[in-house]
Amino acid sequence: MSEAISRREIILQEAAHLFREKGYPAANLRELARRAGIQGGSIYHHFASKQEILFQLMDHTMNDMIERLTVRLEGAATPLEKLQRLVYFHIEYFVTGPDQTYITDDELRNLEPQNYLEIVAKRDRYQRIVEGILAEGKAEHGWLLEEPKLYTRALLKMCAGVATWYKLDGPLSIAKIAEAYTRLLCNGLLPR
Amino acid sequence: MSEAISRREIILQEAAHLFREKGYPAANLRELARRAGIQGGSIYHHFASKQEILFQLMDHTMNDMIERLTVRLEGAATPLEKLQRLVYFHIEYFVTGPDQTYITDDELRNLEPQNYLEIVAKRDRYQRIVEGILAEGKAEHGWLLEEPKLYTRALLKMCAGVATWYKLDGPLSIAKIAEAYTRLLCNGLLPR
DNA sequence: GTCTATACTGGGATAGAC
DNA sequence: GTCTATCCCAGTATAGAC
Repeated sequence: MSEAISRREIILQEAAHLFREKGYPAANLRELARRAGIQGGSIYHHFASKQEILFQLMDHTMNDMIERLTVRLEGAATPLEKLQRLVYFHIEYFVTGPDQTYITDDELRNLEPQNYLEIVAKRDRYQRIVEGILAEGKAEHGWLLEEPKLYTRALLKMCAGVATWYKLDGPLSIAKIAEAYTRLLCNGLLPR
Repeated sequence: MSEAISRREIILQEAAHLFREKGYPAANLRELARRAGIQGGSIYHHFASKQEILFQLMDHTMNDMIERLTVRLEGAATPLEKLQRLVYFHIEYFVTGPDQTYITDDELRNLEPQNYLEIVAKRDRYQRIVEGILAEGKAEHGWLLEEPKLYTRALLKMCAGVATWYKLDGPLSIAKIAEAYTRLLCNGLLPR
């Protein structure tokens, strides 16, 4: 009963896939309609414009990311444990994001001014959660960092970047990658 | 005398800037022509297509990157010194690439199949230089990594990512960022 | 809520004069 | 080597029937 998926959701789902494949500007609505099983014009019954689809997708995704990360971090006792969970979550989310989610830093420029501001505000909220973890590690356990912001960006970029090269049929599981990346972030390359 | 810049080079320069601003699919040739100081049709005297401009730009950039990195690494005595120079170079190149250079991983998908193969081959050559440094560090000084490839990607993503948020009028110099990132890569977050 | 048909525009590319 | 004029298609969006 609760499994009913509205056409609107189908469109969003397919849009997420299509935009990921081609990028927003290169994706076209006729193709999207085809994948959603309707005709081109019908899309406009559900959305006012292509831009609105992009915005809805990104907005949904940012809300989803913030919520899921928050849940994931619950019950983590130490900053280290939070860091481990964060790295795993962020890689996983970008590699195998749930349907109907879509976000790439690169598409931010394709948002119209008003939409841009909204999405960036939410992205900043997400980043502040990460900064908080690093700041906590510094305060409580003397983690080696001057500016949480700087390492936050490094961390998120390297994790999100996995999505650009990860192959689902490759030899590496997401867990393995997350483990290796966490080790790098914690201990660095040089032996102690 | 040797300072004569051909129209062709002007177009490439402006294309590099324009593509960086808008992305390849969203950039249009009339705007490019305007910036280069000519009319739309005139571009086709110098290039066969928009695609050729993208390819020339990326090809030039990959050659340039490989050459410059190689020069930069010359005379570095240890893997650690090479790593330091690499991190600095890679950040610097992506933030303030010389005119007439342009590369983003994200635009690779906009290359036609034949062009794609050529550029990816050169990108792989670049990556193999980096892998070599990490492998050397492991062999000679016991650096902590299983797969050089995995950390190579992490390293390059986090360095290239700086370009997406760096502000030229901000408080951080590229040197400062490179230093901080190198520290993170070498020692990690946890105190010894 | 979906269809078909079509209006409208932007933009890559070409032709031919100068 | 650059200009002007134009072709042509792709793609967003709209109108109106069912």
